[in-house]
Amino acid sequence: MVRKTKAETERTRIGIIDAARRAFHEFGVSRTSLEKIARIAGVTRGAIYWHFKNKTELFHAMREQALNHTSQIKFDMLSEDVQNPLDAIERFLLELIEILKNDPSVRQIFEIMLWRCEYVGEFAPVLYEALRPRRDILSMLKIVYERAANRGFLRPALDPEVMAYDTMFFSTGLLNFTLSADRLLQAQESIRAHIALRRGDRRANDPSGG
Amino acid sequence: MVRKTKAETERTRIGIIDAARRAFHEFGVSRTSLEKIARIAGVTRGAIYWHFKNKTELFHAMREQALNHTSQIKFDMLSEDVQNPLDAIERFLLELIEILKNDPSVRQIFEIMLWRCEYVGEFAPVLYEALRPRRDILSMLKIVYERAANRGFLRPALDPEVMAYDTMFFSTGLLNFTLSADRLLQAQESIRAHIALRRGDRRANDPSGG
DNA sequence: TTGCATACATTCAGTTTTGTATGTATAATC
DNA sequence: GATTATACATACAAAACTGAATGTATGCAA
Repeated sequence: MVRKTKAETERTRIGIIDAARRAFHEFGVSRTSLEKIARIAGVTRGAIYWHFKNKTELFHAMREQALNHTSQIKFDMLSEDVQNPLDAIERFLLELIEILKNDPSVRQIFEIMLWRCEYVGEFAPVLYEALRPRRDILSMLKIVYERAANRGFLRPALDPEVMAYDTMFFSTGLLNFTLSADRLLQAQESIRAHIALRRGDRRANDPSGG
Repeated sequence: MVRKTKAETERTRIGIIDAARRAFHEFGVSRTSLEKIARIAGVTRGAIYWHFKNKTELFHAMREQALNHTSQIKFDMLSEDVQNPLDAIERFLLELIEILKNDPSVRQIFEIMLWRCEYVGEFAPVLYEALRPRRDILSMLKIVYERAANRGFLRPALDPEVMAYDTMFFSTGLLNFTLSADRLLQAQESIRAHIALRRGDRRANDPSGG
């Protein structure tokens, strides 16, 4: 049974990526042999080497899945469909947590990237890539906080850039905590409080902007 | 040249731990063979197996070094030698950054724990241990913020427990950022702004409490 | 100063993993 | 309907790593 149709071939590829994710999550990236991934996927190493050059490329293919899922909500932060830019930030953070809650595979990939991968050797460049979302979020936060300040939604005497850093640190820590402790309610309460801390007088007690 | 004096033996042990730290940092924990550590330390694997049962125990020995350095400043946060508890929190965070700046070996160990170790198999319990400082910091922050609220240093309408979580998330993200981007000045400015955000009227513009 | 435990070095056997090379049935192409 | 490229499975060789077993010179205690 070889030489599948294109649809079957694609299913094999997806199956390998899926098996890799589960294996990486259970055994860690470096301790996961291609043989183990193959067994989980129900194929042999030959199939893996056909679809991917080596374990590193397979890892990258797996990572792209999570990126596709999360890149969209980042850019939603810049949209103008809420009056108060602070609400956009709040919504972004809440959606991030929501994704972790609803999509176990994305969550697994996040956990692999955080605690089951060693960023050395050929994986060293991956760390820079893994930190890219953080850089993106920071620059977007700067824009949105600036906008909030200009419109009087940000509490006076607060510097937009400094607030951007503070919220970026907050989101990193929140992500870590949520993944390790699985306290979704705590996360949501923390997000609302974090944003409320910097709301200006203009509509400090009127969160009906969303 | 075998059967050293006790002093020489101890130096050998320290040398092995030192070599392990450098090797773990450069090659990652799982890719570092005991043979490689031995070569860096200028001994053979025999010496390592004499002092440590296996790589895992050697890893734990290395980790204890960093713990000894950082555990003290945590408890300083509870001391009463500053009037304003918020200043104690600020000082704690600043000291944490200071340690990273001044002690390269501690910094290396932090980087190993964050990005060069896979917490699976016999290393899975290490993750729980690695998260212990975070739990400790959270419970201390709760106490100190509560104290600040009682004494009127915390901005009214801010819940001490929620603030504890916010600052814990902040410190996690700050640590990540400082280790990856090496922006010490940015870190210090962020810390001061983070604390200033929650100072009450009582001495909002009087940071001379330290 | 004899004897023993120490602090390693050296050697060995066994397993695991990787990349590649080769075999092969079949879908696609003409 | 013959040919060809595809999509794997199978087999092989080489390297790396580990744990344990053994060898050994010497500091130290009696």
